[in-house]
Amino acid sequence: MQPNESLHLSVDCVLFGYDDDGLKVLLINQKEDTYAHAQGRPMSQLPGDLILIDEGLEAAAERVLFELTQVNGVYLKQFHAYGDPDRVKDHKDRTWLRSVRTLPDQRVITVGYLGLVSLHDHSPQPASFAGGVSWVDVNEVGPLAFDHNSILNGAIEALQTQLETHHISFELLPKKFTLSQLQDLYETVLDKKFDKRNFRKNIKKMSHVVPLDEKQQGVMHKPAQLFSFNPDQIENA
Amino acid sequence: MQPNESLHLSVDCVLFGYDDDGLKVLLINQKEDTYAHAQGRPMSQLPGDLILIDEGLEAAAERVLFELTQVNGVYLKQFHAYGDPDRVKDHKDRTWLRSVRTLPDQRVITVGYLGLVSLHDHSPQPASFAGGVSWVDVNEVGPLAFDHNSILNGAIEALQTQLETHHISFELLPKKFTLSQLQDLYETVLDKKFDKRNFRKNIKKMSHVVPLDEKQQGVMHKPAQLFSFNPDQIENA
DNA sequence: AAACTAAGTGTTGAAAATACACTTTTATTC
DNA sequence: GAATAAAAGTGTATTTTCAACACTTAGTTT
Repeated sequence: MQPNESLHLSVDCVLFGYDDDGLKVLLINQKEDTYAHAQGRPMSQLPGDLILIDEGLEAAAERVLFELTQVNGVYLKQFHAYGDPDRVKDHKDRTWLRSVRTLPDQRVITVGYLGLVSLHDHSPQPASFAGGVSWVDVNEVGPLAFDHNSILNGAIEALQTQLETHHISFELLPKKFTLSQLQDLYETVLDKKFDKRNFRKNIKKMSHVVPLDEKQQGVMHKPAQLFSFNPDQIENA
Repeated sequence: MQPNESLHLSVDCVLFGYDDDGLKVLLINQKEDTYAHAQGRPMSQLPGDLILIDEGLEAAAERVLFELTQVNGVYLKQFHAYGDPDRVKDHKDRTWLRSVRTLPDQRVITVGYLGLVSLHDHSPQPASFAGGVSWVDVNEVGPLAFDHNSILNGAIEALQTQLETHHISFELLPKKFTLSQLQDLYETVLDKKFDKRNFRKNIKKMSHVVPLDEKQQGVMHKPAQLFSFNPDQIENA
């Protein structure tokens, strides 16, 4: 039984952002000039990096997300660890790794963290050394570096089950929201339709969704009542 | 941004075994003579060890479980990664680590795997270098080494949710079983009681639980019909 | 043959989920 | 300022699921 002599551990963050236009995931673009090779353009990938030697996993996820995208103070939750020995060995990924890692050939196990924000509340900024950050609709994500497409799929599944079992929808919405926005969120994430009246009946049973004395403004139709979440009275599911 | 220079990764297996006597977890006892120090007796712990440098996580879990307990070919599923920087730094654990590791002071992140067996089908045997293996009722587990009590609790939670959402009960039962055994299993794992008639109504809706042309034998009461699982027709939940 | 033990079986009422269509309020246009 | 457009908001009837509940049956033991 020989020990793992040198093996690296990273965190990858799947940050979901939501607005009326749909569910987005935050990707970073590998910088062009780190990719001075023949075939193909730089790829997109999830924000992730190696953890520090004395850093907890969740702290690492927070730090890495902040360093790469300037996004801060968001809901983050571990969902799965990915450890295929060859997950960073694909030819397409090695050129990039050589440009950013001191030991580009080392095996890397990664722990996936799922993050949630309302798109209105955060404006990600790329780190100086990254090529750029962008919100991409989850249905329009192309091929990503490494095994990041699998990681993204794992995160989507985790998001769907958590939306149904825990009360996390408010992490994806602005502080004040309408019931139609809430319904659209559920329909988008779970990819199914709900009946408006039945949906509202269910919401009214949830004591942590509270109506405000305030209405939508500047819309060219009947303005909707605004609601907010009261996190103090989230009943356990 | 400094890389993690030397950091270790392990897997820990929480192997649940079930029989009419309840739900057990397989623990290994640290060998007495590796523990030649003053305060206290050797502790129990979950079977776990470092992964090899070119080994997948699930393969590592299978190998480690087999090496430490001779248990083989069982359902194993990842449930959580534990990465507190101090999780192997407690005084009570360091003496033992010094006796078995070449680098006892290294930080170790571990990935928890949950395993399920029917107690009748497997007879764990300790590895030569282990102190012994034993099935311990999940309600009678004392203090374990490292953070293994948290890991065990995480595994119990994962087992409970999976029992309700996926069809995994057959992993814990013998190939032929009675409906009372199945109900006892649900009651034990979920720690609540079910009504016999309602429970059986629900089971009869599950096409993958199939009655056999066979009855229980050697019991001093009305013999129960035996059932088995047909894994081919597990409808998706 | 009597006693013991767990297996096996149906019905009823309550609660939850589903299906379904029109009226209201505001902003815009003519 | 009347007509139009656009999404908000609201109730009921039906079906399905869940929950509560007690006696009879088959085999073993004494």
